[in-house]
This record gives sequence, C-alpha cells and structure tokens, in this order.
Amino acid sequence: MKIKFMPLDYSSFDYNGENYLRIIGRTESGKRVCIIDRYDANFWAIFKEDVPEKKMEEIAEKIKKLKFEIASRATKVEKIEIHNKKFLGKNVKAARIFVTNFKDSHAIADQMGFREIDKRREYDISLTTKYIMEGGLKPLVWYNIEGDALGDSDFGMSGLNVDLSIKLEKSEQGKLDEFKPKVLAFDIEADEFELGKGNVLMISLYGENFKKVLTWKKCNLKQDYVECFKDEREMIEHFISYVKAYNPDIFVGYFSDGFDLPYLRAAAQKNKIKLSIGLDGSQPIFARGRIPSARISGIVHIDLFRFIESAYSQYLNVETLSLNEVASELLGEKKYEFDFNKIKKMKEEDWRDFFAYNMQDAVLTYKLTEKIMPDLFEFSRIVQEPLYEISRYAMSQNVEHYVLHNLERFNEIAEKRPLNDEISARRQLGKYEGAFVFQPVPGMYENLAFFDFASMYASVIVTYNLSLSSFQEKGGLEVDLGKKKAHFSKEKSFFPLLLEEIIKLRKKYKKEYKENPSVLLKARSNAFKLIANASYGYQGFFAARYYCREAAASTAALARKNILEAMEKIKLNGYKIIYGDTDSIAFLLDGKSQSQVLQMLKKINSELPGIMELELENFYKRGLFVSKRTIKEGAKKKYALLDEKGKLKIRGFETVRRDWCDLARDLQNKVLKLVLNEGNEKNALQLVKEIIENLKKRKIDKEKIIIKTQLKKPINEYLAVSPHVVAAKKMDELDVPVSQGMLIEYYIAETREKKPLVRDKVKLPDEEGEYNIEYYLNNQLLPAVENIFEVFGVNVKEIIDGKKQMNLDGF
DNA sequence: GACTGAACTATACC
DNA sequence: ACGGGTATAGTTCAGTC
Repeated sequence: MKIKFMPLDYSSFDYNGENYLRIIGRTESGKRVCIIDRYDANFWAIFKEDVPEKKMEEIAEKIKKLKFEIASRATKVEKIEIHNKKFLGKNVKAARIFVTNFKDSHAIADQMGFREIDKRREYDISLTTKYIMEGGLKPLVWYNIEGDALGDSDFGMSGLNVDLSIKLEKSEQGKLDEFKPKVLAFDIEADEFELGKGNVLMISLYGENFKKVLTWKKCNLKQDYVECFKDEREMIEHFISYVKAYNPDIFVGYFSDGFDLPYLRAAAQKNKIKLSIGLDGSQPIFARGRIPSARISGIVHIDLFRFIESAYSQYLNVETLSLNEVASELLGEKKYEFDFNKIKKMKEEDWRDFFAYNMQDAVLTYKLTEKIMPDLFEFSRIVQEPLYEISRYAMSQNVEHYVLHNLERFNEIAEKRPLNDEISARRQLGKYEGAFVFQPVPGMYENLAFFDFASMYASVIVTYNLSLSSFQEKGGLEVDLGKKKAHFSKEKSFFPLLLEEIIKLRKKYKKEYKENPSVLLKARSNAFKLIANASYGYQGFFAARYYCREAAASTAALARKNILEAMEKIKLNGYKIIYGDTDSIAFLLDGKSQSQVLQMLKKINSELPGIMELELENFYKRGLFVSKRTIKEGAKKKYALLDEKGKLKIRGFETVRRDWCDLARDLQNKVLKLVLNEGNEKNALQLVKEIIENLKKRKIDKEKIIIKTQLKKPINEYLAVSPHVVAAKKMDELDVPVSQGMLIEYYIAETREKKPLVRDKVKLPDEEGEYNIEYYLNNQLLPAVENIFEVFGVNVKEIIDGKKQMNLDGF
C-alpha cells in the first residue's frame, strides 16, 4: 500500500536479534501511522596506511569468524565490505563491519585487536542517528511510502495505539508542505515541591478544542473546565485516558522533564498505578542527565523550557527563563497570580483561583509551543535529528549532529566521541588567548559609527580553513599563537566547507525572508545563524568529536588580526577609534559625512580576505564611556549609545544587570537617558538628588530595593558565605523550597548593632524591617551613577555629602 | 580591630 | 559535560600590623 507520511517519533527495537526502527507519524489525512524499517547495523574499521589489500581481505575473513557472547545474545559479524573512504580528510581503506545487533557493535569493536587496524569508528553514534545518516527517513519531511500493512502482533508489537502499521519497502521524499501536529500542553500543581513528598493536587490539559483541569480537591465550583475526582489515583487514571483520547503528536510541558513528569510518576507509583501514557501503553522512561529526560513511547514529549534554554533564549530579552517571563516576552501574556503560602489553608475561592492558575500555565505552554514550533521544526529538519532530541540538545550537539548527517557527502567516516580521560586531558590544557577588546577613554562622544564583522568567527573559520581535519604539523597556513604556531592545509576541509554552506544558506533565507516574510523563513534563517555562531565554540569544546584547540585558538588569533587591521585602516582614513570588542569597531565621524564612512567601508571590504565582511551596525548621535571603579581608566564592555531615532543602547551598566536592585537600575537608566539626550548632566544630577532625598526619607517602595541573585550551586558547596547564600539559608529554615538555579531575593536592612558584614543585614522580602539607608546609598545608588557624573567632572558623592553638611548646618 | 590583597562569586559582552 | 574567552565589580576571607 501507498501513503503520504511524516515521521515524528523515532525509537528502535530488536526483533529476532536484529535492529528495527519504529517511526510514528501522521499521514496527510491525519491518520496516525507506525512505520517499521530495518536497520543494518554497522561500524567501521580503518586500516593502517600500508596494509596490502590482500591482507585486508584476510583480516576481513578472520573478523567474520570471530565469535562473541555478549549479554547472552548470539551476535556475529554478518557481512564485511571494504571501501575507499576518507577520515579527517585523508584517504583511507576501511572495512564496513555489519553486525547482527547494533547494541553489540561497541563491544565487538573493542574485541577486534588486529595490528593492521588503526581505528574503529561510528559504534558510538546512536542507532537512530546512524539510521538517518545512512539514508533512513528524515524527521518532519513528507514521504511517499510503499510497504505492506502489518498485523497487530507482527514484529512483537502489541496494543500499539495507531491507525495503521506498515513495513517500509520504498520511500521517496515528497514536497515540503505544511504540517500541523496535534499538540497537548499540560501542567501540574502539587502541595510539596520535593519529588514524591506531596500529592498532585491538579493537572491541567490544553489543546485544540480541549481544556481541562483534573482535580480531587474542592469540587462544587462553577468552572466548566474543572473536573473532580474521588482521589489522586482516580485523577491520574483519568489524566491517562484523556491523553490517550486526545491522541497528541506532541505532549508539551514547561520544565516537565524536571518536575511535572517525574512528580506524576512518583504519584502514580505511590497509588500503585501505571502512568501508561505511551502509545504502546508504556510508562515514560527517564534517562539520566543534568536534567532527566522523559521519553514517552510514540509521542514526542517536549519540555519547552529545555529548547528555550539551549537554543531559543538568545532571542529573548528576559532575566530568567521562567514561564511567566518568557510568556510575557513572547506572547504578551502573564501567568495568573496565586499565593502559594495559602496552600495549607485553602478557602473555596482560593481553590477556584488555583484551578484557573493551573489552567493558565497549560494555556501559556500551548501558546508558546505554537509560537516556537516553526523554530523547533526547522532545527529538526536542518540538523536532521528527531524533535525529541532537538528539543533537548545543547548547541554543541546540534552542531555535531549537523556535521554527522552531512559527512556522507564528503565520504567521511565520523570521528569518535572523546572518552572521559581524553576529556579531562583536554580540559587541563586551560585557556587560550581570546578576543581583543579596545580600552576606551572615558567621555561623552558625539556622532559615532559602529562597524561589525558579519558572523566573524564563522567567517574566519571558513576563510582560513581552520578545523581538525585541516590541522597539520607544518606547511600550509601558519598561525602565530604566541608560544606556538599552528598550521592548516590550504585544501578546503569538510568542516569549513559545511560552515560556508551554512553561512550561504543563512544569507539566502534571510534575503528571501526580507522579500517575502514568513515565520518559516525566519525560523530557518535563524536556525542556520545559530548553528554558524556555535561552530567556533564547538571546535573549542572539550567534549566535541571534532575538537581542535589549535583551530579554536587560531580562529581567535585571526579574528584579532582582522579587527586590528581594520582599525588601522579606519585610522589611516582620518577617524579616531573610540571602542571595539571582538568583532565591532566604534569611531568618531569628526565632521565627515555618513556617505564618506560608507565609502570607506566599501573600500575596506574589497580588501578583506575570503568571506570576511565588515558591516555598518549603526550611526549614533552620542555615546558615553565611563571609567572603572577601581582604577582611573576606561572600562571595557560598559557603554551607552543614543541612535538617530532616539533609541538607547545600553551595555554592561548596572541597568542591565539583574543582581542590582531596581532602585539603582532605574535611576541609572534615567540618568543615562537624560545625559545622552541633553548632552549634559544638569537635570540628571537634580534627579539623583531627589531620589536620594526619597531614600533618606524612607519613601522608597520595598519592591524597588529587593536584590535578586542566582544560587548557582547547592547551599553547602559555597566557600564564601555571601548575602544571597544567607538569604537562601533563611528560606531553607522557613521550609521554603530552595534549589540550585533559583533567583534568591532579599534586601539589606537596618540592624540594631553595627555589624561590618553585609550578610549580617540580610532580610527576606517578607521579613519585617527597614531598609538600610547607608547601604542603598553607598552600595547601590552612588556606585550606579558616580562614574557617569565623573565624565562631566562632577563628584556626586561630594555634592551629596556637602548637601548633608548644609542640611545639618541649617538645624 | 582596622586594613589590604586574594579568593570567591555573579553577571555581562561578543 | 553537554560552545569559547574577556571583563567588571561586589563581598568575604585570611593574613598583616
């Protein structure tokens, strides 16, 4: 039979000791289909350089005869083919070793100790990835499929909840038409945060024409979407049947890997029921990791938080990745408010609010999924990994899988993943010299231009062919790394070639998007951009297959060379350089016209090597650079600019730092705005005086003096007990859940005795007390504005102190 | 006990 | 363990007198 099919969920299984893929997806008409496809498990053995072909054949025969007893499976080498391949750009002879079961390939590879075999590769790649690499069905692409329909129990399947199962015979890629998956969002609320400690109070589900809160608490309320059950157990049972009935392609939560699903599992276990939401009736399976990953058989479980954290967050202007902040930023919608302190003594109307709160979380998660789905899908298509994986990969893994899935075009065998001792050896090498940052002279400047290099590090890698497979002992391009020199071949290697393609595709889709905007084109262009930008970090990342410290160090070195040369050229054209960081250059127009600047840019570009490209970032009316607090010299990475449209661009200042209180941040922001707009400090100074007056009169709202600092490790691992650690300890004592990664909130209060340390004055936001005027003046307000006024020759501290003196005199 | 530099820590920039 | 290095700055800690 023939169908049109789109693959969504991938898993593999053994049947009669052999490997099969079970791919769940949809047909055009919305039917849910399971495709079974055979995978011929294999890995590579690369021969040493001078092994004669006859010897290779002999070894192949010997390998075929090897017997293995692994995990009580009778595994053998099924077939061996000898191929001309490439490994890291070099021609090699390699034996492709087909084995009965892929699970045994690592063990078999380990037991093949032939002198003539140099390397064994590709036994450490996941089966699904290997399958896709070797021409299997790619995720999220329409296929025209031919094959035989399967019965319910074929291939040992049983009770799989699909409309149709097919054993794949022929497949052909179809057109890239639209596809709208069935999405079901969920969220739970519990009375304790710790896993398994408390009860699941309610579960919200939200999908197309589907809106429900399931609970076993207060049930006589007029909320049509709330459904009440006898107890926790009955609620969970109905949760399972609702999920089954809705039959989602994508089941999505926000931090559901780390909280909702583990909690539900624990609750189900406690109630002695199975959380059988999988298509085959199985429970979610949890894989270990920094955050556990919850896989649901046949359904793509996406934890939106994880995708946002790894790939999407750089588009967001948020201080935390909480559902509330992310939803506000992307949807303009907020979570509902609910005071969790009430949870132990709830009134009827509190329950009503709580249900609504729970519902809203699922609604926001659903809407966010709709918003982010194009990006998720494009990542999956471009990297060619399934949604489940893509939504959890770190950027390094995205880059790595992009490379793996494109190796075949270069006839390349994949490099192995480094082992633990290799990783630690790489880490011990320490840092290499990175970017150049120009030290600015503090001051207020008028009429500036900003240039920056387009995707600088990626274009350096491409232009100079910097990669593991082009790295060589001598000859070729020599890069000066200070103590050492690195050499790279001139012959273009696959990593830079792939990156060049990525950059070109990015440009192509960006252009198409500008001509004909669509969410799809934007997502595609963004995905290519992110992968390009992560490629430099990837080559310097100690756990990468294609790690090459020399390539990373050379990329940084050649980026430095290029920016310094560009600065020299700009200087030679008669401009004064004000600032620059890594790939950007700021300089004064100094009476010259914008078109003169653009002409110079054109000239510089014509002289740049390879695909290096300098672009105009913007022209600015004014720019402010301040000095460091400690030494009297210009501070790097700290400036404020005012563009021609009156828009402010602030970098590095306390205004943009979340660990400063709003009082100081707001004041600094306003001061910068006034100073840049007016060109002098007069009105700003007046404002500072007013705010300080208010501070001293205790007129400042409490929320404005709250300091938020992230707890980056468990409380007891801190060597220095800083204010936020004290606050965290206080919370812990009050049984408020404290965990690694949380933003700890506190304020600095007046104390009876004079204590020297800040941490002795820490109070939690709810704690009674008065803010410490001296602290907020000397440690928050003044430090935030002092450097700005210093640029105008004004010493704020003296003025404030002087004023105080006058006031006292007045008495 | 006051002072000082080093260490620890968080966060930003690109 | 789940890109990289560069940079500022607050607070505590440990040693000195």
